[in-house]
Amino acid sequence: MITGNKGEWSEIYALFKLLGDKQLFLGNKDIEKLEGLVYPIIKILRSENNGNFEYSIQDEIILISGNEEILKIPISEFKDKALFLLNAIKKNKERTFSIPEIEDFMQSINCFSLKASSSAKTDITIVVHDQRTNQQPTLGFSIKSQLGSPSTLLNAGKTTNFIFNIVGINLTENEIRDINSIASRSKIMDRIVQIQNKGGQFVFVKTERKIFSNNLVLIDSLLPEILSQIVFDFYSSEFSNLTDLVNKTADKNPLNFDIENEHKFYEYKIKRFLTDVALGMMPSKVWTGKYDATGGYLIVKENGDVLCYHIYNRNEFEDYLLNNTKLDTASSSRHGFGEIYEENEELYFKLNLQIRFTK
DNA sequence: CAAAGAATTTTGTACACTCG
DNA sequence: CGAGTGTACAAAATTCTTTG
Repeated sequence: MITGNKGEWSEIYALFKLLGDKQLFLGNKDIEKLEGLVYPIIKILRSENNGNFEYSIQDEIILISGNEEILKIPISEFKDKALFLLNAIKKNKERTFSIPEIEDFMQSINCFSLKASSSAKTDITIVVHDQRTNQQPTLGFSIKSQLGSPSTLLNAGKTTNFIFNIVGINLTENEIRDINSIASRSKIMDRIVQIQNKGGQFVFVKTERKIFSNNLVLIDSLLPEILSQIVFDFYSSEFSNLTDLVNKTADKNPLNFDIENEHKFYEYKIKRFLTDVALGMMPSKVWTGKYDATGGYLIVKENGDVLCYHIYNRNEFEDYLLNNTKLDTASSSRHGFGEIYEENEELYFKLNLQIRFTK
């Protein structure tokens, strides 16, 4: 019995759907088809735990090779199964579930597991034909499904805490305890307001972990500062979308860039950051700047369309990332942030960065 | 003492509950 | 309903333990 969650089933769905469509559509910043630009698919590569398999498209037939024999399956079969699978995924309510009706077909085309083997980072690799350049690039993708709940782009952890120094006031033990025990709906926000009301100001010191901050500096030497501004704004304003937060920060221009000629410093740097996160940067691992084999995302939309974003089309990819992400508040108890604490006679406060896709 | 395997901890993801 | 929050489950990483 093969079981998986919506995201995992979506990977198989994407494979079927793409083979059925025979072409790959590009997405724009609003997750709609970018008209007038499609890539005909030449073949799709998928690694299973018992080897790699190739699905190449020849007219109305899919040729499956990998082990000794070569299988031929009509395209229409993939179309049918894709449709069935989409409905099955959509109507399911369980956390993990199986779809027995589709298992025989999966076996017959050499799909034995849902997740492509864990050693391979790419979920799926596609060779397309690019009419503009007359080349046949091989593109790796990881698959993001909108059939389940929105996933995170950057996960929270102790690693993604930003440490602020509270200056301008000295709070008594009692005051600290009172503020830390604020337990309202938006407790982090309310604690910040309280501190500010008493005259405290927040000055960014550093990120909690050195590796994260060095990774950021590698991308852009001012990123820790810029992100600290954005994180602080998130916790002290009603904005959460990255676009809004970046615009707000750009207006305030806390780093005093020369904005006379309207250079979009903040937007550019944040896009860089998002791209690196999307393509392999992890807060807890030393980042070399080398993108992993997945050069982009395939998005499985609610209506079943599959759109692609790839570093190969950098501008669309960046716009998509900036326009479809927001900050959100992770569990403060789990990651240890949002409380005033004292160290060397000084007061500090941690805020956490987590980035999630909007839906 | 190194390699392999087992156990434990950490990190990543999905989702359900709650409250305005 | 949607944002905020905690938590369940899963995978990965790390540490500990055993064995040849």
